[in-house]
Amino acid sequence: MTNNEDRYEDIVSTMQEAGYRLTPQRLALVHLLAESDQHPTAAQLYAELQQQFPTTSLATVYKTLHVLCELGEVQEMHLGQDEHRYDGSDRTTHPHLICIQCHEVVDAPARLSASLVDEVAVASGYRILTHNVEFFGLCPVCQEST
Amino acid sequence: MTNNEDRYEDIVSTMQEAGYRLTPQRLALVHLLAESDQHPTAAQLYAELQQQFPTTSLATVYKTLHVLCELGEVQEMHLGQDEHRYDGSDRTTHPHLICIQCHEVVDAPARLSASLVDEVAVASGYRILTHNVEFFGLCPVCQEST
DNA sequence: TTAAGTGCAAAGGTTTTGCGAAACT
DNA sequence: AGTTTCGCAAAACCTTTGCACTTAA
Repeated sequence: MTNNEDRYEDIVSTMQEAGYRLTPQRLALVHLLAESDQHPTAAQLYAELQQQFPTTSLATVYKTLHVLCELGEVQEMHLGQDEHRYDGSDRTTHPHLICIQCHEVVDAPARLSASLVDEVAVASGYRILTHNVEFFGLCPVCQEST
Repeated sequence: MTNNEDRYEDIVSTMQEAGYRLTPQRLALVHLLAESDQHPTAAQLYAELQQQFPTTSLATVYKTLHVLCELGEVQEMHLGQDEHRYDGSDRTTHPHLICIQCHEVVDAPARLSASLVDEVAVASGYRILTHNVEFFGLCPVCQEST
């Protein structure tokens, strides 16, 4: 498991190699994504960025996020209408746990077995490139407060 | 596996028992959902409904879909920004296969093992209520045309 | 009869686009 | 120096809401 510093460097390298400019705004955004395991929304990232760059805009945040998604460095998660979150903590496909009460999102300690993916591919005729697993439930904190 | 006619009756019964009125618009929408395994969008459902009810509105479609989701008879899928689809073909949780080129969505011939779900629950402390599995790739048709 | 549902139109909220100004390489 | 990128504002888009009319039970 790579640490956050390495993750930051990885993403920056990828951007550079792909010919994208390393502007301060982008570097700050990448830092936020690599550092946090909070799976933030675009609005949350924007709010944090504003502390360093008071004049930055949501448009810039979205543009950079799209670049990172294209490069495969960030996953865009669609948890519902107006609940899009971005996961830059780990390049590899990994399941998420989502609390239906507080909307916390954390990485799940599991992987889908390769054999299951193969089975589905063979049975369906699809060429499977990636997958997405989400577990919905109550986080430990919200279970208490029920 | 229940057939489409049974599925239609099931959903209608659930609505009735829950005290919802069985209007012609609702029955027609339920019919579309039960009959098709196409995982349609709200707009697609609206377009089909208009053939029978030229004055119907998207608002009515959304309202009915929300009722059905609350009752657990329909699953709302969030595949991306402005790519929400509705699955009324099967009450039980089941994975989906999504073609990244033509955006076709079909049910995947597999289930997540209960033991995997249990493992995640124990390891995380979450009380898991449901889950969502999506495989992304190329459908047989789109593989040909590449 | 009457409370729930329909449908129109307008509002709401997130994401995208256009374009002149700024800045990275 | 030349493009990419920024950031503002406006547009676009889907979804939701308000409200008077209609209708299922």
